[in-house]
Amino acid sequence: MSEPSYDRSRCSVAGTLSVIGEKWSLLVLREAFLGVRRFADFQRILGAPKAVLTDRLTTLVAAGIFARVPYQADGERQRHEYRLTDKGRDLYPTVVALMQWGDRYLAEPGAAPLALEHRDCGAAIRLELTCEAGHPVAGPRDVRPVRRTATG
Amino acid sequence: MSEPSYDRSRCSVAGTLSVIGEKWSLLVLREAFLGVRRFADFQRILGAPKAVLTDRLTTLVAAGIFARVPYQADGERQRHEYRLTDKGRDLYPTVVALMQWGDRYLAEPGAAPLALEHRDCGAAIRLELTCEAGHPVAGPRDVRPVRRTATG
DNA sequence: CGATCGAGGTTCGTCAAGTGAACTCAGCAG
DNA sequence: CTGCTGAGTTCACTTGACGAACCTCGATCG
Repeated sequence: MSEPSYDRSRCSVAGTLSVIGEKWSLLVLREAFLGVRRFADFQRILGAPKAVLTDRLTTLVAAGIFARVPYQADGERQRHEYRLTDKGRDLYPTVVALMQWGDRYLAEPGAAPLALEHRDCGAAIRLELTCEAGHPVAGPRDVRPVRRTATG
Repeated sequence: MSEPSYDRSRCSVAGTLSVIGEKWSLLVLREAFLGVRRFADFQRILGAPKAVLTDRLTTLVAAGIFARVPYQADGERQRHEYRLTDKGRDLYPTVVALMQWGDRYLAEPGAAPLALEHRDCGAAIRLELTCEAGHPVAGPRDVRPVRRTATG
């Protein structure tokens, strides 16, 4: 439960980073998108220290990205699992963006262990930048940032 | 010049985070996408400690995301500026993803100070998840991750 | 009933990283 | 040469990450 000082310059990037910008947060999300829900599984797969994991999960629950849902497995005691909320699920493009860049630029032998396929048609998933008129947007050069003065 | 231990589980998300996952890195990139190139400007706008900024820029240059280009302004001494490479420019979707999420979920009064418009047509920029067959992909539910065993 | 086990944490000492202030260094103006 | 400024380094301090050990609660065993 920490509040890092990303918040200088009130921008949405900084805001988002103050929620998920800490170490492990995005890796926790990555695993969550792969279906992981239980503390022990996050811990085992990521190898993150329990204390950090506890803190990250608590933060993410507080931020409404995960919901802490009780569940009960066959004759076991009640536990709780961490399930993505819609808000959390909307971070999927962020994780995909990171993955895509890594696949392109960090693909060393033995890397690129994960491909994403469209469940319906099997084609590869891609993240694309477009404008609402449907034109393709190649990169920052095609974009004009418009600073809106907060008149509120 | 640090090598944080993101690298557990050789995945592209972890790899990318080991390059740009540290504090300030993505904010530096955000400013770079807005046209900032000089050390002093990054420092003034972000308010990051100089030491950290030096380290982040050095790391990003070493990673091939920025190029350190000498330049000379009118009667001033030669300095160098940090220019995005293609590799760096390809991180644009990542920053847009963070921004888009923040705009949607953290839009408190006084926030959302930055809109992105397509330079040609003025329409808003959006990041979309699709498959290569052109179908829209709503979220992780529509995606099947395929773990490819690294066969050497 | 009491002892044991294991998931899900918490606590703690240590060590790395982030932070801001002060200092350094390299040209250029005068 | 002296002062000024952008760029960066050094330093003392604080915060956060780390890993190991410990705690807690419910199910099971004896």
